[in-house]
Order: sequence, then C-alpha cells, then structure tokens
Amino acid sequence: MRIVTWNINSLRLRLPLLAEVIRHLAPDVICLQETKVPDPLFPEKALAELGYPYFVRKGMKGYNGVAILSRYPLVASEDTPDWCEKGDCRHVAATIATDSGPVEIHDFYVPAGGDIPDPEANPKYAHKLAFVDEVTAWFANHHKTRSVIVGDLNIAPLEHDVWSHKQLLDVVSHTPPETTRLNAWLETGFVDAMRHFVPPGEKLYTWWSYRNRDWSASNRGRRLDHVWITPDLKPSLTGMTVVREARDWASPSDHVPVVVDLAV
DNA sequence: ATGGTGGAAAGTCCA
Repeated sequence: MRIVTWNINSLRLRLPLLAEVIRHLAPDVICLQETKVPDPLFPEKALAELGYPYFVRKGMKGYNGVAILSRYPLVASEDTPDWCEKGDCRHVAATIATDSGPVEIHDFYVPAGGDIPDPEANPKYAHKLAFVDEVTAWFANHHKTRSVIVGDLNIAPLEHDVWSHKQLLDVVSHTPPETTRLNAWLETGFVDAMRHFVPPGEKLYTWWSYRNRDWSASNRGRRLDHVWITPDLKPSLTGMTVVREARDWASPSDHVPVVVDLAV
C-alpha cells in the first residue's frame, strides 16, 4: 500500500498538480490537508476520474479541510472527537481493507499556532497546545493496532527537522512546549516512519516558506509533515520518499508530498 | 527588527 500525504494548500487550485502526483507516484491512498473546499464543492467527479472514487473528507469555507482519497473502498471512522469543540475540519480517519487485514489511517491538520509562542498572549498558540494535548489523551485511551497517522502536524520535533535548531527554539513550530507534546503524542504507541529511513542526525524537511526569494538556495526548511505507524506495521515498512522537487513545480504548495510504502 | 509570499474571497484572515 502506497500512501501519500500532502498539504496541498487548496485542492481546487492544485488539482492539476495532484494529477501529476498521481501520474508519477501512483498512490493507493492520498491524504490531503488544507483542502480549503467546503464539502458541497468537493471535486468528487474529477477525483473519481483520476482513479480515486472512494473518499472521506471534512471541509469548510476558506480554511483548513482534510481528505483521504482511496483507490479501494474505505470505511469512515465515526468515533473521532471534535477537537477543542471548534468544528474546524482538522481530522478525518478511515479503515481500508488489505490482503493482510484492515489498516486504519488518520489524517491530521494540526493548528499552525500563530506567531507569538506564548499561550497567554496568543490564543492560536494556546489552541495548538490544547489540540495536541487532547489528541494525545485520546490516543492514549484508544489502543491502536495496524494504524497510521499522517498529516501536517505543524511541529518539527527534532533538531535536524529545522534548518537551525538554535534560531528556531523561539519560533512557533519548534518550541519546547510543542516538541515535547508531539513526542508525547508519538509515544502513545507510534513509530516515526520517516526517521526510520533518515537518521535523526540528518536534515529532513517537508516545508519551505513562500516568503523566500530562493527556497532551494537558502534551504531554510522544516519537517512539519509526518508519517507515524503502529509498531506492528514496522516489518511492512518498505520505503519513504520526500518529493522535494515538488517545491519547484509551477504554483507549488509550500509543503511537498511525502510517500510511504507498506507491504500490506 | 522587519517584512517577505500565497490562498480564499471580497473584509481581512490565515498560513
């Protein structure tokens, strides 16, 4: 099973780029974030024509929005909470049958958290911390097997998940309150599938800001997008690719797709 | 220290 996760930053605007992703990578499952499309306007027909007639999506006007697209039938998970009671379309989950049994996939878009790393001064940062706390408590109480968590988690947890650990310790996405929380979430029962392939001492990024003249030359990236799996899936983990070249496509997203292969 | 760019949508808000 090939899974792609991508913060597409507008599904409707970047449908042609999604078609390229599909043509080059032929994923079985595509998890999208920041679809920015209300459910009634979801481009269901175009996605079916691209080979993905099965989906679960949660979208709203203007912001946020997540979707899981699949070549194969899926069953939407209905037991996921409304995090922080905001109804803001940041999580969908579904189960997909494979030859070796069902796999559950969670697709998350964690709040970015604004600019000021102080929960008293910045309600967006407070929301981000509370969101991760809630999700962590939920996963701690829902023991999972054969599960995958993917998405834009908006936190770069390791020193080499950012271009400068020291310079970013005060920058939302890499502050200790965030990285500590992300690690606690991971430790509810998951393994970092990307770092299984790329050692923690090596730089690894999935996002480069739009606000940069030459993203590639400055290379001030961060690893905000993640793939986690339950340990029972670890023997099935056969590959992982960060599609860095996608950042140079015409009208790119600021995030690039991440591919993971599971022999299930 | 500031501002840099991009998407949605028609104000600004969000990233």
